[in-house]
Amino acid sequence: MENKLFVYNTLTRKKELFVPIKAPHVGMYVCGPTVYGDAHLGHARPAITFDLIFRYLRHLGYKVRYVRNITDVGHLENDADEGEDKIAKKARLEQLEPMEVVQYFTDRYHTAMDKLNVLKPSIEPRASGHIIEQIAMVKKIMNAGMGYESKGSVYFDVEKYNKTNNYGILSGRVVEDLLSNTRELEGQDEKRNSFDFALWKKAQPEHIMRWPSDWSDGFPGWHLECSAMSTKYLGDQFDIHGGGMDLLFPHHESEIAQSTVANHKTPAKYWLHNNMITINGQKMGKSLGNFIQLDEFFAGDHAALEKAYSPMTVRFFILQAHYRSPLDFSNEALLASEKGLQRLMKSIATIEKLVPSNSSTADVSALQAKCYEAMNDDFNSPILIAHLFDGSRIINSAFDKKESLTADDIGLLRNMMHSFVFDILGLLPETDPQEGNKVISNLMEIILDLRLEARTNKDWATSDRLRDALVKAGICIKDTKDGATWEVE
RNA sequence: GGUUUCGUGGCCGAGUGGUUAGGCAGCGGUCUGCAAAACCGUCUACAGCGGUUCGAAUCCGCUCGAAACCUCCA
Repeated sequence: MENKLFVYNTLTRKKELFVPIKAPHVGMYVCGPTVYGDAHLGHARPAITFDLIFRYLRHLGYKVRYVRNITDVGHLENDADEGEDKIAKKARLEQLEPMEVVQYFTDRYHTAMDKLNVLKPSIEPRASGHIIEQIAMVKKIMNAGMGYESKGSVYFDVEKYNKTNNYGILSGRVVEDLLSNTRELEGQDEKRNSFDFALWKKAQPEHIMRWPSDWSDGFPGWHLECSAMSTKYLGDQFDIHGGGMDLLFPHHESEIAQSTVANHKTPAKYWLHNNMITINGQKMGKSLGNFIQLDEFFAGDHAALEKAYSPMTVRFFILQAHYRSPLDFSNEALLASEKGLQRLMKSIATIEKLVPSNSSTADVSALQAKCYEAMNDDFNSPILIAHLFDGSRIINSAFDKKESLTADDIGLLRNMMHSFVFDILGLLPETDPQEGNKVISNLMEIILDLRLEARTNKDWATSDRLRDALVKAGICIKDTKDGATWEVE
């Protein structure tokens, strides 16, 4: 199909026509989670955002290699680069091996992502499995004269780099300002400048996660893994680098600096950043302690939640906002998403019941064009969803005989709704497993037959008694024109 | 303080110069023995002040307010 996809590039702060470096191949790298805790709502945003992008690029016919890493080493407790490794700290507290903690939370992350119908990336590399590549990269940077060793640790010389390059090209930071604005922190004496970042850190004796190197037994700096792994799997230059806006500086800025020095090329053509999810107007984050875990949403098990919200409700909630806008959590907003999603899904089921007419009163192909237009405009899922609701209205009206559709248009509409809702937005119909239970549906048929008999005899007392009893049993009866239906509450 | 960005109706959330966003809630209606559900229709807006323009929610300036980043966080 004709390429009209525009993406907002943080590097240029503009929407740009998406032209892959080597079509039809697309390389995409996204910063994944640090696995030292359960995934919360905030983690769902980049996962779903880049899942949407992954799905849409594939839909357009691109062959996408999507790399999303697991960070299992290198994140330090504070910027002084003196803190203990997050994974190691958790391990000591829990009396577990670090790799045991990593495995546990990685598995749980995967389970949560599966529930959200987030497709698995093509490659999911772990930082701990790429120590050799990271050491090699440090050496390249040292050979280029942009790194220096200090007490067994290696730091990136930001000031020197900035003389021939622009440290701030992505974030808009100015090195001179950084100098005057960086706070005094402990352990800065090893560095030439406070804004220099660690490429390699010497491990303290009690530090469990450590690897040998020319400089010391230690571990790689936390920006390095993404540079090393993106280079390894996508090459010196690739198409898309994604992540949360909070990683823009210093993480992504430093990645650009490292890769530029090591590979003599700027790593990614397009930098895409998703915005934050807020709660009461504040970023939902681990450090603030105001996060709600995904499992808590699914179980309704959190003080801030009035009820449980299904994975698809959470997914739809996120997709109803544009990925670059902040999204505020509230029960009201979740409830609205839940109802809206039901409406959308029910209309898709209704397509199968439509009776074709000789002519159409709705322009389905124009609607489909609008859907593509929305997605081509920087993956504007809320606009897409608005158009899909337009499709729902057409379907429902046609079912009510207020609109008419030809057999061709019904097919087109079915195809359009399925491909955008299921394939691109990645939403799934959520049927209650009980409803698919053969024994229960047989039982319900018997009960509804009895009730119909009572209703035919105008025996409202019996009819209502059955209905009330079923409600108490957790089953809701709906009387429609075409007879009664039921669903589990 | 610096960098980046934002302020839209009861709630969430699109939209960047003139033309309906959409969802939820509310209201009206259809259906129904009743109820619920479902469906259809529909009202309320663009932080404040000034400027540019024939015309601004949309561009510019100022004021007020908010957020992210500058320390680990998606």
